[in-house]
Amino acid sequence: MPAERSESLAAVLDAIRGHQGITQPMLIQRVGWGRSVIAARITELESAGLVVTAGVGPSTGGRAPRQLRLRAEAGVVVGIGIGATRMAIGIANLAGQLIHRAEERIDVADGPDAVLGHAEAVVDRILPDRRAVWGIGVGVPGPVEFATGLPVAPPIMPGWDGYPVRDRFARHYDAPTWVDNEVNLLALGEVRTNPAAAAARDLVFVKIGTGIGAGLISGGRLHRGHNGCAGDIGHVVAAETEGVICRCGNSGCLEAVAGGAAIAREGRWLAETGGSPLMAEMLAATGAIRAADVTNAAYRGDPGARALLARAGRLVGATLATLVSFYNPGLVVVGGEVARAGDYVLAAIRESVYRRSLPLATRTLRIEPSTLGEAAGLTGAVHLVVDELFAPARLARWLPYSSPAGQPDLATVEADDPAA
Amino acid sequence: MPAERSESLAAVLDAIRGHQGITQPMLIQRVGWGRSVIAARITELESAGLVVTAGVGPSTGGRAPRQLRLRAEAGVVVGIGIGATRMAIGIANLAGQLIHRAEERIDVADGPDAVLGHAEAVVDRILPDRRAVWGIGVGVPGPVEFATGLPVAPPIMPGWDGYPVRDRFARHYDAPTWVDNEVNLLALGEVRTNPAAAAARDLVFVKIGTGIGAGLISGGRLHRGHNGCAGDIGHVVAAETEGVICRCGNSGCLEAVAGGAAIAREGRWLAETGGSPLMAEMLAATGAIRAADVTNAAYRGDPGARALLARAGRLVGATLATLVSFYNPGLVVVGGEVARAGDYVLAAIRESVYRRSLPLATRTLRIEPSTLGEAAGLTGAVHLVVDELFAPARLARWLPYSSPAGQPDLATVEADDPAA
DNA sequence: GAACTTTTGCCGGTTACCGGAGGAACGCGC
DNA sequence: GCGCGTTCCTCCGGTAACCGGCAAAAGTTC
Repeated sequence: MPAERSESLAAVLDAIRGHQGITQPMLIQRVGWGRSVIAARITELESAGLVVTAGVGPSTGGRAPRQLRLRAEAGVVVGIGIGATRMAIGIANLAGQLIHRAEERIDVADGPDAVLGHAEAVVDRILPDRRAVWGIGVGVPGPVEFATGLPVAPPIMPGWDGYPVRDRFARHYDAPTWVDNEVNLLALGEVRTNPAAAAARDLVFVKIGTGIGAGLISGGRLHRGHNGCAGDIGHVVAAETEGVICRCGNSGCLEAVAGGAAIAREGRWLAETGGSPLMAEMLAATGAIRAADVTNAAYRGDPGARALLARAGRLVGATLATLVSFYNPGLVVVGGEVARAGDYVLAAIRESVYRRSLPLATRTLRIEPSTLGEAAGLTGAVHLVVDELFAPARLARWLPYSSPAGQPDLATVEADDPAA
Repeated sequence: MPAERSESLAAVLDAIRGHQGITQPMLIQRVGWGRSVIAARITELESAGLVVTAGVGPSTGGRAPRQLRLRAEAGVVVGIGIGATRMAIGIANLAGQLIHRAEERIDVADGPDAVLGHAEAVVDRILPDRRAVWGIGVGVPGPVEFATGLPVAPPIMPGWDGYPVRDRFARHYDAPTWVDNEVNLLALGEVRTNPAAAAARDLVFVKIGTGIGAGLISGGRLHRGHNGCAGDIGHVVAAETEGVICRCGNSGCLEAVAGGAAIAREGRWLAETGGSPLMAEMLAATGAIRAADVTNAAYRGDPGARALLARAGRLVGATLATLVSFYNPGLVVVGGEVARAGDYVLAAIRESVYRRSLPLATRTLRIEPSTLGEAAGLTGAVHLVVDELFAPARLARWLPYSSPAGQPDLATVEADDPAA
C-alpha cells in the first residue's frame, strides 16, 4: 500500500467532498498534483462507486469540464445521540446528510445494555440490512476516552463507566464505530456544516441545555484534552452563586445557576410566587415548568422570564469571558435548547463577554447561535464517521493497490479492524 | 523540489535531532523508510554539514553501527527575550543549547527602535560576523500575530503596536526571524527540554511574574488563538477581589491581586504595618519591597510573607481550576519569578485546583514547577527557531535537488525569503 | 460550419523508493 | 593472530508513481 497513493487519493476525495461539482482542472489546481495523477485517482474513485459525474460545468470558452460529486448514496452511516431522557437515531448518506431520523424516550440510568439494545433495535427496523452500514458514530453526554471508545466516569450515566460502547456496535454491525462526547460532536457538526465556523480555525461551542458544556476546536481540530473531558465547564465555580447546591454535590456550579434545570426551577418559583402570571398559567395547565416554558414565556413578553434568562446568560457569559481570554477563539457558537429558544440568553452572553474579556480577544470575536437545528448532535456524529471513513489510512484499505475495475467489497473491508 | 524527498529528509533529521547517537539501522526502523533512502538522506545531511558521525555504537555481535549526531556547531541561532525592564540575548547552537548569554537593562517604553537597536548592538558584539546567524527568535511580553511577526496592541509596550519586528531582524541579519509571545516560548521551551512535558500532549504553562500569563499546547502544538493572544489570563476576573484597580484600568483582574506587583505591594504594606519584621528590615535597607523580597522572607520563615504567597497561589489556582476543567491538560507547568521562588505558591495552586476542578480532569493531572532556569525564555526562542529551520519546507530549500557534494551556501539561502 | 479553446486519455521520460547481493567491519572463540 | 559468523553499509537493478507533451474529442464563438 504505497503511502503516496492513498495520500493523493484522500486529497482528491476530500476536495470533491468539500466542493460538490468541482471539475478536474480545479482539482489539479487545488490538490497540486499533476493531471495524470488526478485523472487516475478520479478513475479509481469512480470505479469504486464513490464519485460520479454530475453534469458539465460552465465553459470558459472551450469544452466545458465535467463536474464531479461524491456519490453520497453509495453507503449509509448511522449516528446515535444519547441523552439523559431521549435518544436520537439517524441514518445519513456519505455526505453526512440525514435521510432518516428517529427519536426515542429512554432513561440513561437503565444502563448501557438496555439503551444500546434499544438503539440497535431502532436501527435494525429502519435499516433491515445491517451489512449496509459503513460506520457508526455515537455521542454520549459525558467524557469518553476517544481512542478506545470507553466512557470514563460519566457523572450522569450510572453504569456506563468503562462500558465498551464502540466494540459493541463494531461487532454488531461489523462496521467501524467512533464514540465521542456529545458536545464535541456539536462543535464538529457546526464546523462541518457552517462555513463561517470552518473559517474560524479556533472555536468554542457552548451548549446550554439541562447541563452546560463546551466543545473546543484548535486549529481546525477537536481538542479533546488529556482525559477526553475538555470543555466540561458545567461545574466550574460561577459568579454570584452563594449556596446553590448542584446535582454534582458541590455548590456554586455554573450549571446549578444557569443550566436548564436551574431555569426551570426558578421559573417555577416565579410562577408560584406571582412573579409571572403567564408561567403560573402554564404551571396550572401542565403541573410543571420546564426550561422550554420559560423561554416560551419570554417570547410572549413575560418580563420575569426574560430577566431570568438574561441572568442565566450573564452568568454563562461571565465564565465564558474568562475562557475567551484564555483560548482566544475566533468564534463562539452557542447552542442547546436554552440558547435555541431566543435572543435573550445570547444577548446577555454577548454583553458579558464583550465587557469582561481582553479587548484584543474580542476585537474580531463573533458570538453566534448555532446554525444546526434539532438534529445537531446527529449531524456531528455522522460527520465524525465520514471524516474518519475517508481519512487516508482507512481509504487505502478500501481501494487496495491495483484494485479490479469492479466494485471493491465495501461491506466487508471494515471487518479486519473494527475501529482503529 | 520533490515533496517526498524533503519529507524523508526532515524525518531523518528530526530523528537524529531527537536521539543523539542514533544509528542507521535504528533510523530505518524508526523513520520507516528503506535502507537506501535513509542512507542517501544521511549522505545528503553529511555533505551539507548538518550531521556527522560520532563514534561507533555497541556491537550486537557483528559490525558495530556508526552513531550519528546533529552537528550542532554548524551554525548559530539568536534568541532575544524582551521584558519590561530587561532584555535577555542568547546565542545557541543548532541543538538549541545556549552558548552565550547576555542580559541588558532596558525600558520597553523607549520604543522598538531603541530597544531592538540595542539588541542588534549586543548581538553584533558577541557575534562579529552577522552572516553566521541562521535564524532569530524573539519573545515579546504581549500578543503577536505570529504569521506576520507584528505585535498587536500590546498593553505594556507603548509604541510597539504593529512595529515590524520580524522584518527588521530578517533584513538586518539576512536570516529568517520568528516573533512570538514570551509565554508561548516558555511553553515551547518546556516541551522541548522536559520529556514529561513532551509526553503530555496537552499542556498549560502558567507564568507568574510581574504579570500573569499562560501558554497553551494542544496536541503537541502551540495554540496561539485567533488573534495570537491565547493564554492572556492576567486580566480575567479573579475571586475575592473587590475594589483592586489593575494597571489595565479595570478592577478585579487576577494580575492585580496575585501578580508580582501585587505581591510586592502587599509585602510593603505588611512591612509598614508591622505584619512582618523581616520585610520591614528589607524595606529599611533598600527603600522598597520587591516580589523577590517577599519570597525571600517566606523562605526565611516569615509567616506574613508565606500567607501572602499562599493567598496569591490560591487566587491563581481558583482561576486555573476553571481553565483545567475547560482545557483538560495533562500537565500544568508553573513558571516565572514568583513561582520559581519556592513551594508556597505552588502548594496553594495545587490545593485550589485539585479541590475545585472536575475530578476527571485532575485524575491524572500533574502540576509541576518549570524545569527551565533563568534562561527559560531564551530556550523557547531558540527552539522555535531550530524547529522552524528544520521544518520540511525550509529544509528543501537548503538542500536543493542534486546539490553538489560540497557545502551548500547556507549563509545566503535565507535571503530569498526572510521569514515565511 | 470553421476556427479556436479546453478537456481528457495516452505515453514516454524521469524520479524515487525498495530490497537483494556482496564487500567491509567487527566480535568471538580457538 | 586467524578464521568464522554476524551485522553494517554500499551498489545496483527492478518497480511504482508522477510529470507533462501530444493529439483526439468535445464544446464554444463567430
